[in-house]
Amino acid sequence: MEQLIEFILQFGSLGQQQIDLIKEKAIERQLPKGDYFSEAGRIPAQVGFLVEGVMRGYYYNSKGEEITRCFISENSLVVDYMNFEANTASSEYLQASTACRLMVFSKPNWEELSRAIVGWDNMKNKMVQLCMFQKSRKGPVISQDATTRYLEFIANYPSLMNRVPLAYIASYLGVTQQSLSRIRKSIR
Amino acid sequence: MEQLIEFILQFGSLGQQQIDLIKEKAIERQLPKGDYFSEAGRIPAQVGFLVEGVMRGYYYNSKGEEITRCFISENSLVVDYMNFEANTASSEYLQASTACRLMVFSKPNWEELSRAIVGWDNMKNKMVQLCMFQKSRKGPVISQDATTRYLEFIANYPSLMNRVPLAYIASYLGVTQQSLSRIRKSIR
DNA sequence: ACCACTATTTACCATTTGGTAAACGATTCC
DNA sequence: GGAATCGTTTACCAAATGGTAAATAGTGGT
Repeated sequence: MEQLIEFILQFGSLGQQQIDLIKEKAIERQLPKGDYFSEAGRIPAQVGFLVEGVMRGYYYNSKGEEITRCFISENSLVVDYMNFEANTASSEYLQASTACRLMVFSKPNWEELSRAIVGWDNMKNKMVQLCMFQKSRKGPVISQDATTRYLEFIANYPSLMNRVPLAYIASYLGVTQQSLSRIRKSIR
Repeated sequence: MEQLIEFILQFGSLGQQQIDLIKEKAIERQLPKGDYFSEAGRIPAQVGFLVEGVMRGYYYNSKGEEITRCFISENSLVVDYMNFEANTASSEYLQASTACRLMVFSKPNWEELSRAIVGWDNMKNKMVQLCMFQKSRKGPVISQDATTRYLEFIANYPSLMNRVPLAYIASYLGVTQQSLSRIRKSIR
């Protein structure tokens, strides 16, 4: 919980009363490995903050292959925000890649914060925009070759390399797992 | 100007007084082909709205190659928003790919709107988030092959195919221009 | 320890893409 | 008109990546 507050305070300052309100509205949720935080075809109902563990977003392409769209590591928001806001069905799964611990806000609680805390909307938007921005900044660059993409992945997500299956990383980087295995070999 | 107002009203409703204020704060700016709206190494000073023309964002990678990061077509915001907000230097160039007509807000004017119009921040954030989201949703998908990426590019940006040089599209899609030329040949 | 299951590596060959170079085409400038 | 410049296409070969298949390594359950 303190981790969540510390995260939020990066985006603005709050009084003790406001902090207490946030603590009231957030609840802790454990997600065993493999479980879903939200699913394709459903309307996202919660905003999460990842305290511990690794999550990933993925979808199925037209060939039925599972494609990892993003990894989420500690101290980051977990939500398909556009669809959460618009009350529309998500097109991706958000799944716990390892056992996870999150702080979650239900939609009513999340909206209550906007009404109750002056300046919350501002902070909230900064958070969301930063998370969107980081996702694109840390993501693989299409103009680089596969080896460079893998090296940058390691640099951007040093903690993930040995925590998630190679196949997830491969589809994230846009290569087959055979190619990624070859690349791993070639750089050691 | 009316085009700008119409765009803004998608994100909330405004009274006539507020609309008039926005009209006061925005000025029209012509950008000849090849000119820059903002440059790498400089702090972005304006928010633009593209009325007519095509712009693109690009940067130089470590090999000195020019890489197109995004295309911007009519009725969209033109700004490196994260750096505009944070007053930090941009890492990319925003250049007019064809002759362009924009409505622009200086930073003081943009901030004035937040103070003067209740609900403006909300609308502003929706705009920015939508533009960020669109950019990623319309962008090339790394797990697809080059031909599919080109076909989806045409579907997402039908008006651009014959308005921008092949080399720009190639670096945007992460292929060499020779490859893209081959792909063009193979699909006709 | 053994089995079943999953993840990763390796091998082989086909296909795609890149690098270098040159030819061709279109446009601009004098 | 002609030179210069830029954009596009083509060709050739090398390198990277994919597809299929199988072998190996690791993991968890009994």
